[in-house]
Amino acid sequence: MSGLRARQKADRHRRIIEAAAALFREAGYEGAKIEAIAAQAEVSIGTIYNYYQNKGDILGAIVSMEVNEVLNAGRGVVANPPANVGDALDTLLGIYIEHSLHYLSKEMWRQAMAISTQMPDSPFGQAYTGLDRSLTDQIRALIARLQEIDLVRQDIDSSALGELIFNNMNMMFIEFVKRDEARIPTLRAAIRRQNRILVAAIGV
Amino acid sequence: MSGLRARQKADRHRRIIEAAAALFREAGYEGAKIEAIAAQAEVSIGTIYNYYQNKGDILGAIVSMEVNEVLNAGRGVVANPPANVGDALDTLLGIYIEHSLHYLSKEMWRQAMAISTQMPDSPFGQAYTGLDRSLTDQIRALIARLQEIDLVRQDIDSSALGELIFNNMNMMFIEFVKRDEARIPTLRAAIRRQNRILVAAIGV
DNA sequence: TTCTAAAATTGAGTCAATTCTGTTTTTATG
DNA sequence: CATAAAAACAGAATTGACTCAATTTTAGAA
Repeated sequence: MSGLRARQKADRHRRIIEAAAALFREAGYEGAKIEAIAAQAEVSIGTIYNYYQNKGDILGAIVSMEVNEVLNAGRGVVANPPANVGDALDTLLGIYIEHSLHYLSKEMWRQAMAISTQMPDSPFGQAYTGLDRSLTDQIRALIARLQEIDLVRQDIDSSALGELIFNNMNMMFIEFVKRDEARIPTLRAAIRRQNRILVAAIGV
Repeated sequence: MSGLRARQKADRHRRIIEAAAALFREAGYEGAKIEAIAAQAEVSIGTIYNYYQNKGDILGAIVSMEVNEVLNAGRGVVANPPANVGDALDTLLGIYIEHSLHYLSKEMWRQAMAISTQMPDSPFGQAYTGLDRSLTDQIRALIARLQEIDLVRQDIDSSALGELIFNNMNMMFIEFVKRDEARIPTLRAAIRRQNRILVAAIGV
């Protein structure tokens, strides 16, 4: 039986995350004061810091949920990719990008990215690096899969290529969240244009 | 004649930057308190905020100097590139990377990058985006130059390719500054490995 | 049921960036 | 040279993230 203490703990975790997510959306990351999050979650300031090391870690928990959903959605594409290289890449990266603003606003992404480079050794910093790595690995897996079914040349270094594709997408995504007026279709088109060079180079 | 006011202004600018650069190096960005920078520069706290909107902008001024030096050094390579594509790229990107830790520590880079994504519309945020763009344009110029001398196929989209190469290098550089133990030669080798795929694809 | 150690909560206090409001210095004008 | 407007300066006050010592709650042994 899950003791009272464990249940209360889980409940408080949930309340803090929900309060923070709501306030981050409403007021932005900086605008959401810890005091307000505490009040809305009906805990004290001290308790929040008992659960999360700092404000960034709260945002980190939300980012992790979002990225894990995306990774999950990506698995289907890797298992069963479209029958040409360009479409396969576009489909997988498309899933990443289309999902990206589901729970997180651009401002929240900006903060999350900033924190992850600012404090790479904090719990969230490490988690974020891990998420990037998982996405890279998924792209690598797609390339390897395409090699298996002979859509990509066998002599291609799939590991290096996967990282190259991820890095380019990620950098484009960073620029995308930095500009509020940037739009998803434009971003996808730009990434496709760059990947076209690769697609031409690696097809059998 | 440059009035007294203008001269004092330039002098104070210089003193603030010098004090900040020294303290950032000694104590790190967070460790360098504004109060200490003000004391060392022999101005008041208020004056610092009269010259720079926030602490990040002071760091920004230092980063700009560094990147501008790098851009300058890069011009020579674009004007007179090595006679094969792989070496040409390696030489230009090598200059960027080897220069990168001249004035700035990894910790300063982390802070600078973080601020530029966190506040893309602040003076420094915009300047940083501009610097990234200048570097991208320089890589594009190199590709175009290589096309002129027939080392790169004419049908390659040099603009998209230049951006792709920059994005990949930049992302690798971000990961590099996030890990204190990462070394420059390893970074350069990883980038070369990725670019090899491209080099094979675009050569005549 | 009662008691005690461990775990968790609380919120007033600390610290440092940034803002704000008078004061001083510089410049331009008669 | 006197003076008023403009610009720059100073540092006390504000603000908000985070800490820590005191208090409360829970688990489980007697």
